[in-house]
Amino acid sequence: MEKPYVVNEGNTDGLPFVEIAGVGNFSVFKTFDCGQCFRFDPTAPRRGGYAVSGVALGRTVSFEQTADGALTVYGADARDFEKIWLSYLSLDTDYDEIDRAVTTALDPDGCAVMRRAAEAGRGIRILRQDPWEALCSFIVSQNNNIPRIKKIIAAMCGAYGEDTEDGRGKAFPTARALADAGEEAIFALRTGFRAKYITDAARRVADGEIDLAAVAREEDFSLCEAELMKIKGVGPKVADCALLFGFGKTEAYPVDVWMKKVAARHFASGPDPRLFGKYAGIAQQYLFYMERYGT
DNA sequence: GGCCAGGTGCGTA
DNA sequence: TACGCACCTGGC
Repeated sequence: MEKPYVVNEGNTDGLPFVEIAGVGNFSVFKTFDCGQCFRFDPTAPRRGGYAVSGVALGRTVSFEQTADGALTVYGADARDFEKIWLSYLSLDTDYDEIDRAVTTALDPDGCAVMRRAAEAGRGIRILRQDPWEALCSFIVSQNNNIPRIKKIIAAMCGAYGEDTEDGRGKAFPTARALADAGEEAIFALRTGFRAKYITDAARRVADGEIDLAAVAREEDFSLCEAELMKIKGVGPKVADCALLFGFGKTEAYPVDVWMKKVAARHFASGPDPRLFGKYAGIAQQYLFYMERYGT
């Protein structure tokens, strides 16, 4: 795999940017469209192509990609890219190798369904999001649709998030901030019946009753799940999404209605996620993307 | 106006 | 253990 590297950095209207070369098997569109994060929206690209802007890891940032695949990150210099965004975007991981593993995991000769899924989802990278943000966001996601999930999270950030460093946006609120706000205030953000779940999670995390950093370090995946599922409103789906998108646990395999459709339509039984091993979550994203967004 | 949305907790067999 | 159902809300 060719490692992404900075070819140019500069400044436009006081906004720093970096241009990156060597980014293959990466799609900004698919990565931010596949439902793994809720704080980015499409914006007008500065140089054509496709762009998203949002807040992650407490910073405002835009990712822009032209048709030839070239990536520009706005709101970052070369150092920020190497220290923060390279890892956040999982560009330090060899997805060509993962794709090969995923397409042959179920059948050494290659599984037709997995080949199709890997093709449909090609370019998706599992983001390395903040653990608390991922956990809280997927609690909000239950029995909910993406536009409203985004709306609720934006309201939470607006009300309880700190300003980002450049003052252009709001960071995701800390667990402490949400715990202190209290259930009534969280309910007032139109979170509905999830208000008590969010509050329960915030309180346990803020009090250190649940140590998210320890969960991230824990090697035994079922222990990670069990720990998160101590929180009211966190079942297997929410726990697996949080672990996959916020804790770097790529063996997590969240099963939702779409994955049930995939299983029913394309597999006589299973697929057994254990066969994908450490890459189950990436296989899941490919299958999900194929079923949810077609092709 | 009823149904649904990337689930979960709880009550009932 | 294994179902079935309610659940806040906004959009169609």
